[in-house]
Formats: sequence, structure tokens, C-alpha cells
Amino acid sequence: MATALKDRPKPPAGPSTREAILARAVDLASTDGLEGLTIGRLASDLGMSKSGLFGHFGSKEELQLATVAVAAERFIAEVIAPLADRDPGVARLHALCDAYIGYLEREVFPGGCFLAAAATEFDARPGPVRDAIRDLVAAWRGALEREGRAAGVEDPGQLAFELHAIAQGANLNFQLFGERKAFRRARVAFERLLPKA
Amino acid sequence: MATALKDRPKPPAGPSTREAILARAVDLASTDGLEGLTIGRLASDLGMSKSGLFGHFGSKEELQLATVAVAAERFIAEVIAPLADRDPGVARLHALCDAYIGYLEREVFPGGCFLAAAATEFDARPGPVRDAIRDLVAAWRGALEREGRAAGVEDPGQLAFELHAIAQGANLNFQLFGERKAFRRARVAFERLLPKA
DNA sequence: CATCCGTACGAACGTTCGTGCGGATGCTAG
DNA sequence: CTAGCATCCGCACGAACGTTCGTACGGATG
Repeated sequence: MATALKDRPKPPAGPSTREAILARAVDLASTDGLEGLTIGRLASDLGMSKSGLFGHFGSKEELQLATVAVAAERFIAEVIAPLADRDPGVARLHALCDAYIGYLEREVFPGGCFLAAAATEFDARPGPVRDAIRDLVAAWRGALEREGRAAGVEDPGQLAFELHAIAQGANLNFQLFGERKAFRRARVAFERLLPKA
Repeated sequence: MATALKDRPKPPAGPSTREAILARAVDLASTDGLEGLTIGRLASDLGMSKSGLFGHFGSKEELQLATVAVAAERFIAEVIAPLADRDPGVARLHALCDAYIGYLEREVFPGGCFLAAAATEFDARPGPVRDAIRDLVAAWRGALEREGRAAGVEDPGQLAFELHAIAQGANLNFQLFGERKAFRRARVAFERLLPKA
């Protein structure tokens, strides 16, 4: 059983190549879009062949879906996970919003919030990729809504809508104009939207 | 002078073909993006040859710039022009915001607000197209800010930021989820942001 | 030792991309 | 009637696209 414990560092598949591909794919897609993400470009960036890279996914759509999944993981790790052990309520709602803006300020992705870019890119293009993105946005909005409800907000759906919109506006304004003032504006708006501590 | 008045429907160039091309280009780009907009697809949609279409612009970038300009004209015609003769102030600010949401509700572009899609697509891609889009967004935000100042708002820049963000959030939510409720939410948010009549 | 599997390669596939060239058509001016 | 001009087409190009081959190496398994 010693062997049974040590002989599986990874489930069935390759260890680091696929992860390296997707790490680069996420960055590329955040600036050029998920459709602008190209297999040849990705391969030459990583110094490997198109076919070798392609074999990991089987189709471009699968590559896009995997890229979306990795971006979601990164978002969760950056925004949600650090607060997972706190109790729901007003305090964590504030912390969540602060982490949300902080994640944008920190420029986790070189092209700004990946989810925002991908959502806008695919919002009028039906298919599995759009569905995956829609589910992620819905999950995040649902989390904000739940947190608002736990904090005793009267209309959590409305609150989640506004918080999400403001953050997205800050992201766009920062990407387009390079003004960090946008983050300050978002925090000002949040302050008026959130219940007092 | 009768001739002087009648012999110029258009300055130097062709009359309606170019306009027809751009009308279709705007619709296509609003769903597939300005980069996803392709000359071959555009030509076959209009029943003309790639080269014949191409001759009107000389490069894809020029086509994109012309498309952005036409989209801007349409936005102005739909939102700004109808209120141009009213006096600045609280009443027109309310009307402007109402027209803004109405323009989104009316689905003027099949893929949602063209400016929002184009801005997100190009916000991390330097070049003339990005610059043109940036200028347009800045102009619209400036108009909102000026109107807020005329209405006596204390921080017009903050107001313009929030109005713009909320409308963009409504656009995204409608495109992604198909919920018309997003427009209602935007109006609710506007009501709290705008000064009382 | 033979066998198999996962991983990666180079080459080529058919298609589409953006871009040019040369010629046909049709209107308008002289 | 002819010359000129703008518009549009057919055709072709080189490059890049996503995708599919056949192959080869290395490590595990029998």
C-alpha cells in the first residue's frame, strides 16, 4: 500500500505541460479574446509544435473551455477563497467587494478581468463556450446576492446587479483610459450601495 | 444654381453601396466583434465580390474605423439627437438616461450595444481602432458629465461613471441571460443616482 | 524481452484570411 | 463618338487558420 499511496502524483494525464499551456492561454485570451486565441501563436509562444499542443485538447473549442475553467479557478483563488472561512454577513460582504476591486487593481490578467472580456465577447454567440461563461457569471452574481441576503439587504438581486455593473465599469475604464481613478470611483459607489457596518 | 443644388448627393464617393456595406458591417460586428468581422463574409452577405467591397476601404483597419464611425452615428441618432433641442438640466438628464436604456431595450444592434462590445474587445489592443473607440466612450461620458453638472450634481464625474457602468451592466445581463429585468434594475439604479425633478 | 500508452514531433490537408492586379461595365463631359 | 472616371468583378497571391496524419521517443506493464 506504500506503492498505492505514492504512485499517483496526478490522476491519469500529464502533469505540467497542459497547465503551462493554459496559463499562457489565459493571459493571451484576456488581451486578444478567446476567439483571437490561436493555436499556432500559443504553440510558438511555448516553443512547441501545433500538433503537440493540439493533442491535449482535440479541438479549439475544448481549448477555449479549458481556458475559461482555468480563469475561473484563478478568479476564485484571488477573490473568493481568501474569504471562504469568514462568516457570511455585512463584514464579509464588504471584504468581498474590496477583494473584487483589489483583484482588478492587481491586474491579475494582463488584459483586465478575463470573465468580463469573455462574457462580452461571447454574449451574442451561442454555443458551449457561451454557456460556460454564462454559468460562471451567474454563479458569481449568485454569490454576491447570497452574501447580500445574509447581510440583511432588502433587495439582494438589485444589489448584486449594481455591484457587478460598477466593478465591470471600473475594469473597462481602467483598461481603456488607464485611470486608476476608476477604482476609487467604484469604491465610492460601493460605499453608498452597501449596508453600514 | 438649380444644378448646383441637385448634383451632389454625396461629396466625391459612391452613393449607397458603401453605406449598405457599413450597415451590414455594424450588425455583423456587434455580434461577432470588430475583429471577427470578415471581408469575405461581409461580401457574400451582400452578394458582391471581396475585391469590389475591399476597394471601398483599402484595408481592414479602414473598414473597422468606418464601421465604428457609423455605429457612433447610429448611437447619436438614437440617443442624443432626439433631445438636442431641449434645455440642459435635470429634466434632460432624466430624459437622456431614459433614452439610453430605451436604446438598449430597442435592440438597435443585434448583438447589443456596439460601443460596449467594441470597447471591451479593443481595450487591451493598441492601435487606431482602439483610439477611435476610446474617444467615443470619452465623448459620451463627457456628455453625461456635462449634463450632470448642468443639473447641479455635486460630483458629475462620479455620476457619469456610475450611469455608464449601470447601463453597460444592463446591456451585458440582457445579452447573456435574455432577462429584460436588467433594464428595470438599471432604471431603479438610475432613480437613486439622479437628482429629484 | 515484447507490448502498450502517453506525449510530442514534422508535414501536410483544405479552407479562409487580407490584399493586390487587370479588365469589364456604365455614366458623364467634351 | 469618344475619353475619362468610378465601380465592381474574376483571379490569384502568400500567410495563417484548425485539423489530421504517420512517426518516434520514454516509461510502465506483462
